[in-house]
Amino acid sequence: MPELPEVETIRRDLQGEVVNRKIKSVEVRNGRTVKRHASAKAFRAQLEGHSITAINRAGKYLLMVLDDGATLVIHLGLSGQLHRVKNVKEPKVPHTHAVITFTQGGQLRFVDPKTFGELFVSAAPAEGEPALPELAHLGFDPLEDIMSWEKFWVLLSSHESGLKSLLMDQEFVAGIGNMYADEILFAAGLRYDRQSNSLSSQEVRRLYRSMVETLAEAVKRRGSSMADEQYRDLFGEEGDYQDQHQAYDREGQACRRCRSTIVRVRSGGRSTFFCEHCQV
DNA sequence: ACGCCCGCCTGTAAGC
DNA sequence: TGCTTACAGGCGGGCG
Repeated sequence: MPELPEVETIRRDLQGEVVNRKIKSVEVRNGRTVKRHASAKAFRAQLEGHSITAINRAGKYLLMVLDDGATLVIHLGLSGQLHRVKNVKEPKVPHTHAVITFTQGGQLRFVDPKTFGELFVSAAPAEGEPALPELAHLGFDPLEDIMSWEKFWVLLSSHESGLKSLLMDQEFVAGIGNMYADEILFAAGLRYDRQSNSLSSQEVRRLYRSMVETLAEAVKRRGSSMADEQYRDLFGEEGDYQDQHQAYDREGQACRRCRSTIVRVRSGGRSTFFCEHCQV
C-alpha cells in the first residue's frame, strides 16, 4: 500500500516526466475515481488545456500544480498506481480508471483495482484564501517539516493514545500507514501500544530519529513492494525496501536483532507486527 | 479525546 | 475440485 516513501518516489519521477507538459485530454473510465466532482465532465474541464508547473506532496497525497493555480490532487489509496506510457496505443491494463494525454505525446494512466484511490482538482485559491482546503486536516510532513525533538515531545504529550494509532493518524503526522508504523516502532524499540505521553526524553528522541530515518531510507530504496500487494513505480518497477523490513509481514520469523520470534496481533482491525523482546 | 467498528472494493487465500 | 467466506488496506463517519 503506497505510503509516504512510495508516493515520494513517484513524485520525484513525475518531476522529470510531466512537468511543463500540457494536458490535451482526460478520459475518466470509472466515475468513482472522481467522486468528489459532480461529473467526470466537470473534472475534465478543470484540467484540459492546462500545463503542469510543479509536483508536490503532502503526506500520501500527490499534488500536480497547474498553470492557473489549481492543483490536481492524486491519492493512491490501497492499490493505486500511476503509469507513464509513451505509446498511447499500448493496451490499457484492467482497472485503468483515468487517462491523461499530453499535447507533447504520451499519457499518464491511473490504475486502481481496489478503487479506494481518487483524483480531484482543488481550485486556485481566491485572494487571501489558503490553498488546498481539502487537505487542511493533515498534520506535519515527517520529511519536509523538520522539527526539534523537544517540539515533537510537546506534540506527542498533547495526546493520550497508543503510539501506533498516533503515528497513523494523518491529522497528527501525514504519510505513515500500517507498514511504516510497524517499521518505525521497531527501529525505535517501542511497542505499538505504549501511551504517547508516557515516553522518556530518550525514547522521544529515538522515536523521532527512527521516524525520519526509516522513511528517508525507504525513499532511498524506492519504497516497498510486498508480495500481497502491487506497489510499482511510474515505470512498473518494484521498490527494494521490503528486503530491509524488520517487523512488518515477518510473523513467525526470527527478529533480525535478537533472534526471538516476531509476533502479530490485531489492533483496531489492523495487523501489527513486533518483537516482544526488542520493543518495550 | 480516544478506541473501535463499519462501509467502501477487489484479488487472493483459506476453509468446507 | 469448486463454492463460500475471510482478509488485506486508507479513510471518513458514527457510536460509546
